[in-house]
Order: sequence, then structure tokens, then C-alpha cells
Amino acid sequence: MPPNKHSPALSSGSASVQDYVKVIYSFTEWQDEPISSSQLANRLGVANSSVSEMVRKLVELGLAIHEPYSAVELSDEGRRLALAMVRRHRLLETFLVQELDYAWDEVHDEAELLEHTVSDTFIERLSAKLGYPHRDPHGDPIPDAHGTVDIPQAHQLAILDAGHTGRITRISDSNPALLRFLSAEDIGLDDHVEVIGRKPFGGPVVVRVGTAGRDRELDLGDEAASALWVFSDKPHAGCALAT
Amino acid sequence: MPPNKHSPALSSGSASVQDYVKVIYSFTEWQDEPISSSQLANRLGVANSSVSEMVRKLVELGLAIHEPYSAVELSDEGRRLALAMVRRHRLLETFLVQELDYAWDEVHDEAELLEHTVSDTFIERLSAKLGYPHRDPHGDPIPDAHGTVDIPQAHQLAILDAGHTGRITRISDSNPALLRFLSAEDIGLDDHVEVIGRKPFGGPVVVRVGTAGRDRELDLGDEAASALWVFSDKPHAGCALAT
DNA sequence: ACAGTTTTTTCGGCATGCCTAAATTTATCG
DNA sequence: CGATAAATTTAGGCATGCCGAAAAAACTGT
Ligand SMILES: [Mn+2]
Ligand SMILES: [Mn+2]
Ligand SMILES: [Mn+2]
Ligand SMILES: [Mn+2]
Repeated sequence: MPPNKHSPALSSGSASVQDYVKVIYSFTEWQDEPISSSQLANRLGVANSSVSEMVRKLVELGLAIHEPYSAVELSDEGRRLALAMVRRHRLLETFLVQELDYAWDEVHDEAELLEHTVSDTFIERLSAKLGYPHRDPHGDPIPDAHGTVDIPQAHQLAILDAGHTGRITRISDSNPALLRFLSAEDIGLDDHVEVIGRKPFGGPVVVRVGTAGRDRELDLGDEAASALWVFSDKPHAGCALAT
Repeated sequence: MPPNKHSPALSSGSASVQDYVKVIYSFTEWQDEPISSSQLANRLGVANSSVSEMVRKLVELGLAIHEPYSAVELSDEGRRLALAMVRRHRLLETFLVQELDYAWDEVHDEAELLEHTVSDTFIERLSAKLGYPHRDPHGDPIPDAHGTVDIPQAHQLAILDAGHTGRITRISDSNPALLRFLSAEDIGLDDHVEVIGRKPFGGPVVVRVGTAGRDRELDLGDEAASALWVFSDKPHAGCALAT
């Protein structure tokens, strides 16, 4: 009989399988709607038909839960695999920035490939060498070797009301050009921000940003304000975050 | 029309193509018989028929030269690709040993996969970080970024006559167990060796090995003596090396 | 409620790279 | 030289993962 027909999916699956579960997981990392077929296809850059086929396979492998025409979710096994892949990706990004002097907008694509290739040994040695980091260059949390991850309670700058203050906890790395813009504007992780207000008719958000005494006021367009995730200074009661 | 139908093979080919040209190249690195189909199949761990198919493809890609039923050789283009891959492989091995504390018998398999995945940028940054090394943990020479490589004039310990002395320049990494044996015997790169003699009827080679004053005499079986490549101390005239 | 739109799945195909078994060519030896 | 033997190539298939087009299901608004 063939090697693993109904194997318990202990192994890690192909690179494609790994990317699928990673995208399914990541979609719910900062909000909790599960991902649809077409969103999955979009994120992966493949046709919808390809997603249908692969999702069936993920279900067969015990990695995903799916009933036709509804959203795709991960099984416990799938989530474990996804967390392992996210750990790999983020540790690799951290390594590229800290040890090989990559800029933070250059690391994503390289990590996207390497994550499928390095061994567990490599990852654990890397983690040790980097001092067991808990977040990557964009502030995304790095799960530990057991799959435990602590996701900071943060909100997109774009949805915060005037008066809100906090620190930048995470910056979405999905658009390298935006990351370069933020570097040029000298905006980075842990910078303090205060929402001054919003210009009318869907205009930019006005914020005060600055690490120490040197802070400045600037306008942020919607894409930038949505990429910046802020950890609020004080437990502000009664703001737009109630949901 | 499709993107690159008759493209000049500037790009690097698939992982398989890369491994094939690397093996074809490596076969002639320390001797000059070109490799046959079945030897290629052996080294790659694939069926002979797979080699026939892939060799046809390599010829189509302009990477190899081959006429049916004869040995396989590389074109200039193929050699350039092979040298680039060898550079990648050996820099990665060096990195794993120097930065991630791998043992020298553990690096080959990891490098065999990573070599296909890392970017040129990664490799050049790595080379800089490691101080532009010229050889890997096994003494194999690392080609520079332009594909220039300097192969030391060395000979297998197994073919040297009694009285010969020199330094270990290279240790074949094809058998991890052998590498572990050599570590246990405290034999390493640049150790001085002297051939004492050979025990009768195909018996082991007797050598004196040692880095400084602490040298010892020991017997080496044929596999070990073939894996050790020695750079002779003085230009010994008239020995078995004339060939 | 139902016609039209959008989303999702199914179907048939393509590209890579591997395999086994069957030719075919080349090498060897009496 | 000719008959085996050995090496190599060809033929036919399989697995993965992708695609576009067509079918099916699920939403929409009136
Ligand atoms: Mn990936
Ligand atoms: Mn990141
Ligand atoms: Mn390889
Ligand atoms: Mn090596």
C-alpha cells in the first residue's frame, strides 16, 4: 500500500498546502470573519477553480473545515501547521533585517519562499541566535515553538477617533511601497501617535507622530492609516472600539 | 506568443535543472572524465529514463551538450549556472556551520534545498557577512560571484605512496557517517599527514596525522583514505602522481 | 417570488518531473 | 564475426498544481 494514505498529517505538506493554510490563518489574525474562496484566490494569486480543488485537498488532509459554498476554516491540525509556518516566516524576516541588512520592505518575498525550505533545526537555531524574538520587523507576533502566540490588542489608526493616543504596534507589510513611504516619513514601530482629527469628506487623518520630544504633525491617507495598528495608551472607555 | 519560447536561459531554471547541472559539473571538479547517463542517475537518485528526458531538456535550454549514448557535458552557459549553484551551496554550508552551529556532517542536505530558494541578494549579503570565504567546511572551493574558482592541486590520500607528506585540503562530504568518524578521530582540514605505508593485500593505509606536535599514527580504510585529499608539501618528483 | 448577478464548483487540459517496462544501441568475448 | 550483456533511450502513465470555460448554487432587488 502507498506510504501514507490516511496518515495523520504529521508532516508539513507541500509548499502550496503551507501557503494556503497560512493565508487562511492570517485572514483571521486581526479580525474574525473567516475567508471566502475568492478572497483566498485573490491573496494567493490563483484562479478560483484552483482554490476549490486545493480546499478539497486540505479537507482530505484534515487541515481545513469546509462545506460547499461557504467560508473556509482551519481544523486544529491546520491551525497548528499555519502557526508553524507563520513562525517560520516571521523569524526569517527578522533574520533578514537583523543579520543581512535587508530593508523591511524587502524581506517579505524572500521569507515567502524560504519558509517552505528551511528545516525545523534551522528555525530553532535561528530563533536562538536572534534572541528568541517575539515580533517581526513589522510588529507581527512570532508564535513560539509550541504554537502559542500573543496577539496584541491593537486597532487600525484609520478607525480611531480624534484625541486617541497610543503606540504603533504593527504595520501591515502587504505593500512594500507603503513601507518605503513610512520609512521616508520616519514612522516606525513603537512610535507614539495622537489622532488630531480628520479632514472633511473622507480626507486624510491628521496625526501627531514622534518617538521622543521630536514629534510632528502630518496627514495620512486612508491606505497608510489602515496599515498602522495602534495600541492605545489608556483604557479609553466609550470610543469607536466598542464594536 | 508565450513569454520565453527561445529565451537565452538567462534565468536559473527549475530546482531540478539546477541540481542536474551541478552534478554534471561536480563530477569533473577533481578529475576530468565526463559523466555518463547512469552515473548521473545514480548521483541524483532518479531512474535512467528520467535522466534521458532531462538531458534532452538541458540541451534544448542550451545548458548541456550531448549526443545519444555518449557522456553528458556542460555548455559554457551550463557551466556558468553550475558554478553559481556550487557557490550558493558552499556559502550556505559555511553559513550553517559558522553562524548556526551545525556540525559539518549536517549541512549538506539543508544546503541542497536552500541553494534553490535563496536570492542572489541573499547570497551576496551572506558572503559579505562571512568575510568572503574561499572554501566551505569540507575544503571545497567557493567560486566567486563571477564564476571564477581556484581548484587546489590535491590528490586522494588513497593513491599516495609511502613517504608522501602534505596537508588535508579537502574532505569529501558525500558520506555524513564518514565525516562523523573523522571528527571523532580528530581529523580535520589543514591537518598535516604523512603516509607511512600500506598494510598488505589491500589493507588500510597507515598515516601519521596531527596539527601541531600532537600527532599520532593510525590506519585508514579505503573509503576514508579516498575521501581525504592532500596538498603535497614539496613538489615531489617521480611519484605515482605523474599520470 | 423570481429573474439577473455574483460566487463557487466541476470539467477538461496543460506543464513538470518522476516511474516501469519495452525497445534500441553499444560493448564484450569466445 | 556474432551472440549475449550492458547501457541508454523511448513509450506510456502517474501525481501535483495550475488554468479557462461551463455548470451549479447562492445571493439581490424589486
Ligand atoms: Mn510561502
Ligand atoms: Mn512581516
Ligand atoms: Mn539541490
Ligand atoms: Mn561541502
